[in-house]
Amino acid sequence: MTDQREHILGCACDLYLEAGMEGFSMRKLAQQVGVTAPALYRHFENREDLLLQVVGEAHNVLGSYLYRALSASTPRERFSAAGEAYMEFALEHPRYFQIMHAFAEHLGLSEVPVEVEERMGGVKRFWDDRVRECMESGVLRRDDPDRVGLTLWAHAYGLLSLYLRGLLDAPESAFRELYGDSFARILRGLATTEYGADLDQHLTHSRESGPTRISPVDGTTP
Amino acid sequence: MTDQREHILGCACDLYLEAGMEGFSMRKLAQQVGVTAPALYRHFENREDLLLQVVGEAHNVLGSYLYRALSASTPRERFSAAGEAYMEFALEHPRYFQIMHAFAEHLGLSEVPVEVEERMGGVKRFWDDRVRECMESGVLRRDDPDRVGLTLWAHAYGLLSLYLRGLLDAPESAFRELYGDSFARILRGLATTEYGADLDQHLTHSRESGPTRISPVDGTTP
DNA sequence: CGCGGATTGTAAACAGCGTTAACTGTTAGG
DNA sequence: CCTAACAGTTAACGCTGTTTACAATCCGCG
Repeated sequence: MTDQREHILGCACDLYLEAGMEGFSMRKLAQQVGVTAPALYRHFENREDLLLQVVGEAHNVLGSYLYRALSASTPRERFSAAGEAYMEFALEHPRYFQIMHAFAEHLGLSEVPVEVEERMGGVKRFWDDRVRECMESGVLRRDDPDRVGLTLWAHAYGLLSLYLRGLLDAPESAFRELYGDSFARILRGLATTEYGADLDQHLTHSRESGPTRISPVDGTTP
Repeated sequence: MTDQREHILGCACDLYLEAGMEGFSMRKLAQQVGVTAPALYRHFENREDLLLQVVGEAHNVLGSYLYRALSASTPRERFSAAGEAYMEFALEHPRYFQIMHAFAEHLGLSEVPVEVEERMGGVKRFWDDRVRECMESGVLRRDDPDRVGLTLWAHAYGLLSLYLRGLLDAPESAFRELYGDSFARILRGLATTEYGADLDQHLTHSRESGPTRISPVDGTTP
């Protein structure tokens, strides 16, 4: 039934992973599958639809990486493991990382389809959960987990993106260290203590007008 | 002489800005210029070369935004202004932001050309300068400006990227606030004071010893 | 002035692309 | 047994980047 469909999808992933977006064409894919190009349209609406399924597969692989992080025993370790899992995924499957974060038009779409948006929402929620439990266990300051999660996600994504693009002329081992360091710096804070106090005021002030929780000074220790 | 060349380049920027990468073709560009497609090859080696020049123009525009930040009078204000300028550029010229941060293969290249890498290096150096003077004037903790600059750049780039991709379902005004907030959070630090102290040790330690992990020490405070 | 050479355009063509239309063979069901 | 669905084919359309061969214009030099 959908056996051939899955076979095609598998070949599509392979072809994309080895040839990239540039070398991906319906004709080449068909050849790899062992049919002619128009046959693909019996199983997929068009190229865009097909690539979207590949994005879905990329999300599945990322999911398997993140899921492993849950086996750590403390919130703090799960938090670390999640950060490392995200990095590991990006370094081991750069093409998947790339395609799932690609701008919509890269895939020939005008808008990000709901399916992808929802999957991304899942990644975000995973982060938020790690953040939340770290706040509850006194590792992270009490704050809006959603916003803090976003800050962390953006940082991780940005760093990995810059590295994969070859803009950081560091070997992988050096980057791995740099990634951890950068995370630690963010957690600890970059400002001096005096300036940090200023920022504290700013952040708590802006929180009062918004729909989010108020962060106390320090009520973390159990 | 190179008059026509510049005219073509101008049209190329216009065409890209209104049609995007998807709607950009040599034939359309030629039509807009008022010649036939092969004529373009008298002035540019190929499509890739031409798009690279567009990337160059994008860098020029970003440069003009960043440069304005230098007119602020204190390091701290210049730092803020730089962060805002980067955001302003991304929000006002999302296509330029996109193309200058695009993965190489997006443009049909196998590697990031030196020219682009150097331009990116310029952006990075601008950031580093802002960071350095903030360290010297006691706004930021004394640390490796290069690394701190990277952390901040990655965060800003990541956040803007996620927003422009439509993954943050916030209107622009909300995003602007979110962007500033996220910056403030990073500067102040996300960890509790106790955990922050741990990270302090980790960071100063790692400066002397080898590769590290995200979470340095066990012994979680429940 | 006239003549070569460089410069800048043209039309025609090639290979490849996504996609569609029309057609063929195979298979399952009433 | 005939029909309908299914899964493949070939041929074609209009698009793409790019190359080739050819024509026109302009500029400096003898």
